[in-house]
Amino acid sequence: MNQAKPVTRIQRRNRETIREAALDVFSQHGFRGATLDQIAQAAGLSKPNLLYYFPSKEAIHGELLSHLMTDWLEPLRALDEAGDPVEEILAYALRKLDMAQELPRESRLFANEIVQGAPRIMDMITGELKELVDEKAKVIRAWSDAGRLASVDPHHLIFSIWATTQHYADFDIQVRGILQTGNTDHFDDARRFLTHLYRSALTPTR
Amino acid sequence: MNQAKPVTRIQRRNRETIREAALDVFSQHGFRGATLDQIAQAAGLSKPNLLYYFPSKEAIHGELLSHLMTDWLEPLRALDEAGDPVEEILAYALRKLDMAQELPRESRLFANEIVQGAPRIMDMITGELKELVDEKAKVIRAWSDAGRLASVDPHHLIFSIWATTQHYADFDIQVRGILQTGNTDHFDDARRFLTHLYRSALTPTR
DNA sequence: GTCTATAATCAGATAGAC
DNA sequence: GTCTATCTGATTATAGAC
Repeated sequence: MNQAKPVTRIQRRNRETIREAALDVFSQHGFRGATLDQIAQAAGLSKPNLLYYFPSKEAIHGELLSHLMTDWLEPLRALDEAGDPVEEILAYALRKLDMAQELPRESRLFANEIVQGAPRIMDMITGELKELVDEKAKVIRAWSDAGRLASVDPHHLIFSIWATTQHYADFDIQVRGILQTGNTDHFDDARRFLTHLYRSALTPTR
Repeated sequence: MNQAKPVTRIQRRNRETIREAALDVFSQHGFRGATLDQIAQAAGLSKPNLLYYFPSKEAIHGELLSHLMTDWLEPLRALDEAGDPVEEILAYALRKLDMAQELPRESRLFANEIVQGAPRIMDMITGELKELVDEKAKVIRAWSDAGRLASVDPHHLIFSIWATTQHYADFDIQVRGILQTGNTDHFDDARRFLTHLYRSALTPTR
């Protein structure tokens, strides 16, 4: 069995090294803009060796995308019908902001894919993602109907949370260029701003 | 003089045809993903003829980007210190949303560039754009200090307006995939949502 | 001004030695 | 498992006829 599938430590480590390098390169240049030469160099391997571990450029990219999805949807999945409406949505937004700060490459990998028409993940969007969003939209609408949340369009609320949080990863270079902050201080300001924005808009008025 | 620079009607028309075609292709595939073949076909010209009007692929792309900037900053320039604070910012956000609806290709061209690290427009961001944003941020801060606007971080307010509006152009494929609306009905819902969001967050409480 | 043909380069993938 | 060398196709750009 070990002979048939000799998944050694070295193999695991090399595949992981390649994934790391590929995430760097794909997230910065997009699928078409990335080259195997760049990925090989970032991984410290030769180009043919890359293709010993993965059958093709597309295979590396595809693996990154599918691995991404699980983590990516987790915060929305965590939105709890039993919790306090305003606090649940606020926690969701701040969790997404944390992810933009901690996993900016993953966000950009996704953004590159969507901006260019989602050629490789359209199924996931109209399937798994839509299903989850529609389910949570119902929860939000029920909260509004019960007067526990201001009346807002649930889908557009979710879109706005995605937009405002992922912006700090996807448009990071622009944010830094304008704020001129070398490090990541501005995430604290972003947290404060988004907290105010969504608390104001979501707290029921009566 | 006409001999030296014979900018005929045909020349103008062809250059414009090429810009149109290039905007289609670049905005959908990014700089690296776009090919001259695609642009030539979209323009109904041969590839060498394309390069008769523009010296290189990069020249076409560069012209699109620089043309874009003027229009792109106009709405923020229009933010009027003399107007009503909440209404001015609301009008700005809705104007940006209109642009996302009417000029989605321009938005995606810009998004592609920024997500990939703004290799060709970093100067503009740290220069012209930062200058304008800082200027308007001062106006917004003054409004807050005068108690005519809720106290918010002006820069992050502007970022959030960019994010929430451009999202409908840049992530259009995802928005449609989730809402399953064939046409553009959802922009009316977006307008209502953003109006509520920013009116709630910006109206001073006392 | 526009085209066909082609040069020059780059990038994904494979062959085969070690 | 890893490498050097190489194949193949795609892509930017140019040459030169018309």
